[in-house]
Amino acid sequence: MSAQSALKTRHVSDQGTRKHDRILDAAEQIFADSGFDGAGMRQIAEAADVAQALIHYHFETKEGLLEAVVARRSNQINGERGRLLDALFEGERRPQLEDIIEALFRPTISVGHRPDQKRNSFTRLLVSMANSADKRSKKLAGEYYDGIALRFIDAIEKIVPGISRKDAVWVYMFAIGVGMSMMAPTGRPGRLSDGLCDDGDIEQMLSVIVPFVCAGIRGVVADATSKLELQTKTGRKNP
Amino acid sequence: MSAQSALKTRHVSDQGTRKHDRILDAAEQIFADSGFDGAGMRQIAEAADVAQALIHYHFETKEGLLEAVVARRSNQINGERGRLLDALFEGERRPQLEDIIEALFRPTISVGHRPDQKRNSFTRLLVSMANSADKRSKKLAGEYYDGIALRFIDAIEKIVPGISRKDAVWVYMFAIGVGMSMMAPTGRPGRLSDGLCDDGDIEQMLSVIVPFVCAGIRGVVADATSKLELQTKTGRKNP
DNA sequence: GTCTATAGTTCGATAGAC
DNA sequence: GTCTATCGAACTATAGAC
Repeated sequence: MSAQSALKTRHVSDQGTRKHDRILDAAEQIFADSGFDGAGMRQIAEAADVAQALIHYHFETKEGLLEAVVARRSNQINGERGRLLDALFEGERRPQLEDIIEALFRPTISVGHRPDQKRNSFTRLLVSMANSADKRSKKLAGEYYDGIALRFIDAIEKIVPGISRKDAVWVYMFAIGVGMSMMAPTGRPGRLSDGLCDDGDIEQMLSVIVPFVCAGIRGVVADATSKLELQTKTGRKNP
Repeated sequence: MSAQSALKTRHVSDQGTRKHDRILDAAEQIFADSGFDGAGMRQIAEAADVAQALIHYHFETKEGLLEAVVARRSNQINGERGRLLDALFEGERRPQLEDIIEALFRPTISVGHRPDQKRNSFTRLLVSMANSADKRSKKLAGEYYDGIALRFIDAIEKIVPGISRKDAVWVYMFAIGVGMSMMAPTGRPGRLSDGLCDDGDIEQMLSVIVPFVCAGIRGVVADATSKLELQTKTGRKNP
């Protein structure tokens, strides 16, 4: 784009694209703070310092704006996740479960991270959408996250000996649930621990979350195996 | 209150209380479906079959209505959680970690459960509020859930040998995070597993979640212990 | 691409009768 | 306690000039 702005006559989209992106930035933050329904187009326009009508020119509707916000970061994040996963499996050594869980969580918090915030806005937006039951959130979750989710489920199935497909899906869901508790900077851990826990410190959280999730996964397998053995011994088919 | 309705002349609040509760029921469901900002007072009034003004008479503002909705069920749920926790510790035998985690989760899904729904409305409302960063949700979470949370953290600390206070708080937060993934009936597990997993089947979910969380907790302790030993051996104070 | 101005709707809340 | 009627503000979206 600096090549284009070198031609003085064509000032195509230097100013223009900046406004387009300013809108996305403002929307990301305000959607994250207030949720979809709580956010106002006027408010977003003011934060982006553009006319309200310009948002509709670029994104048509409020819903279109949300989708653009989600698409932009999701593609960054899930691209990075995919690359990390590929890298883990391309060597001759089998990756550890810990590496896979780390690859699951880290890109979400590192992509677009600004050190002046506890958490990037998009992370907070993701959390507020993730557990929503409305159709809008469901559609976006399916569209942008199901693909990569299946890749991680496959990876878990491949790396964890004896895990069933069903349990692999369950533990993936639980891992995401744990991740959510990390990504929403509610301040609650600090409050409940009299300051011992700091949910602004991502590295501290990751160093506890990864062992928790990995042990949880292995524990589910151990539990299923022991139940299966018990079943076989007693000869019952269904407990 | 049945003592009062026995006096025939005072018909204080039999019809009246029914409308009051119809409003709470309708609000609970609509808040759960649409979130606070997505829900409309008109919509709630219509669902409860009362005039919109009556809601303001009973609860003043929309925010007051939300608080009343939360207060009603939270007191039921956390009362039941407290009783289960007490019962576990009053015998001479020490409870298992599994019992504590079960006491943590089950009341939330069983209180107010109607068999015709996948999940009761309040559970869904809780999920949508739990990870919200807005002040309203923070205030309610602190007011109605911090007390019982501390009791569960204490219980974990007492039952799990070698766990630090800090880790006890972290794993409590993670457990809640996992619980959220169970309580929001998004349909995603079914989609990702081609129907193997059914997030409408609470018992199936609980039978995987409890081992996951308990193993996760024990894994965090094992990890912390091994790091501590490594530290002591190499003589470093901070890694 | 970007703006101003505004149409048309819906919102939360209140006044006042019964 | 419960209703009808309505106020004023905020909302999303669009028309049309530049």
